[in-house]
Amino acid sequence: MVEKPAHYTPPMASPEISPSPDRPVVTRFAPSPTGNLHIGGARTALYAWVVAQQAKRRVGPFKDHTGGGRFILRFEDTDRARSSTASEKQIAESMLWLGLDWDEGPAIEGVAGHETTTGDHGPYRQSERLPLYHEQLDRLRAAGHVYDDDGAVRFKVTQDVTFVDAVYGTVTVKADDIEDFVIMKRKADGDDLAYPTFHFAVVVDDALMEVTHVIRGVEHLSNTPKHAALYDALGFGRPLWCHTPSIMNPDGSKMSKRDKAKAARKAADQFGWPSCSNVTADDFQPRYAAFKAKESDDAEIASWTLAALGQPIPEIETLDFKQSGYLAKPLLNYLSLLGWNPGNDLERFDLEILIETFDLSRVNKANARFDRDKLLDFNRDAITQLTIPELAAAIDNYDEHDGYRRHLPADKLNWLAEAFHERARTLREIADEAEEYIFDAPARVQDADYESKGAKKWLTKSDDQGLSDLAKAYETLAALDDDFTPDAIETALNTCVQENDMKNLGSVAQPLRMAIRGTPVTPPIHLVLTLIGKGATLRRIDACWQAFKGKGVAEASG
RNA sequence: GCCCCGUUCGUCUAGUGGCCUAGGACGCCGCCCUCUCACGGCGGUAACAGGGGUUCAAAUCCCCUACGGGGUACCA
Repeated sequence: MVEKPAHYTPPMASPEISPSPDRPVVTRFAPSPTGNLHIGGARTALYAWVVAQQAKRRVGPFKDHTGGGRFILRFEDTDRARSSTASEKQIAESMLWLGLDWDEGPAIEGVAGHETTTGDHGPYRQSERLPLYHEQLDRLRAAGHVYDDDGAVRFKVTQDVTFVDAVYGTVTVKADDIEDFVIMKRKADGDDLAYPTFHFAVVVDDALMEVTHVIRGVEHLSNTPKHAALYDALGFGRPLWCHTPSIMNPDGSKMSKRDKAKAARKAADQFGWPSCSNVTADDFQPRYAAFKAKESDDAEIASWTLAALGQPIPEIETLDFKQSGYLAKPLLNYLSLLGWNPGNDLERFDLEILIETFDLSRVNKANARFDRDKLLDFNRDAITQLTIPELAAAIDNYDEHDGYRRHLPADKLNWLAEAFHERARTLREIADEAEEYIFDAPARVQDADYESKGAKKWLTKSDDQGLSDLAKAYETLAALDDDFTPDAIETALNTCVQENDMKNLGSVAQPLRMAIRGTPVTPPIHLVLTLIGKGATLRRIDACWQAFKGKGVAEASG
């Protein structure tokens, strides 16, 4: 180990977050662009983003901090074979959807607001920083810290390493347990400069970008001694490391993109591989073939396959959650709680409160399993918190469901929102139900089928009691002229119940539900009828009678 | 194999030696509300991985075992 140069800054090595108050707190998110944004990566990005916000606003653990804060997005694309710009774009879009914007980052084509480089610590892509790594390599070489090995360059580990992690505390690893690791890969044909390995690039970048808090997944904890040794050898002040636990599947296995491939193959075993003859994307066919041959676990192909088979796509990547109809706010809320908590019973909160209460030193050590039921409840609650116009806008912007949007009449959006406001757990549930029985009136009449248990209870029991009540409802609704609003329908139906001495509103509502949907479960009946419209409502009631009585209601009563 | 890290209700977790006959949330069950479902209200079910220590006192500290995660790549 060399003498530390004069410009060495003492490490901010303390379990407490106490960087010098007048220096900017710099955090970063540094994904490798080899896929979309994994949900675990999203949580790591969230924590890093939050810390920078705290420093900027001087709140939470940073209330006395005057140096400001920065959040950097950097792409670690030293694995050239697997990195892609498409992936960079998707990661950036995922982060922006979540609301995690960055202060410094690379130019990303097609991403609004980030089409040019921002910040003066760039470039922000490792593939564009090659000269920088070589500069630092020269310094290490001059100080005798490295040696050549078969075209690659290895770093010589000479002493035990102790470092401090904000979550895991002090960790010591013996020199014997750290091999002399490669920091510069062998130069590939056609390259002017050799590429650094992750270990070297991450240290040089974080140091040069003046990153103070390295927040990343635990999988890097075992690599950290190498990084600490590199910081020391380069004479850079060590950052505060903060390793966050992994997010696991409910069964305890690691949540990974491969889960989508697994689900797709399982579905294909059951239903057969879907035909892709009408998919026009240039590279689709070969990718699909490779996937079928198990030569790749292409997440996009897996999603396509599942969608084509009408099977649910396991949400693994951030955009999967968007597609499944989750809102960014509850997703972030739930994510923040996977491995951290404010120390009290508070669970439902927004980003503002997160920024005020978050504390890296309260991050947990154990891995957490992802509980979809709980997320669903967070999402349901968040939908409830929206105003009707806000929900209507969210429904209108939810573009993951083509069929439903085709039939969605703009003037009925608010009623649709009201109907599902307190019952939908996701935007997709709204879309699915709307498509199933609300906005496809003609099809519903033709393929009318009725759940047998419900039909017995609400239509045919007691000598067709339900069907005759349904006929009364038909007359009532038919008399409504064009004033087919929820209020008018509710009033008319209540009057109908009273005048005919029925038990309660359920006497007509349940048979109506059977006629409309084929099951006795829908949102409040008056809203559903308004959404469907008078004509379609009457046609479906008639079709219901036709199905059970062999004749229409009008015919019977007329 | 070796090294590092972890282990509280089914799940996420509170708990930093006495406040713990272990608290909250999701799920589940029951009741109430109710035009169905859902919401809401009330109640219930359920956990300190196991074994040794230390201490007047341990979920909390130490050791061992088991189990889980990660690293051990010219992947990140």
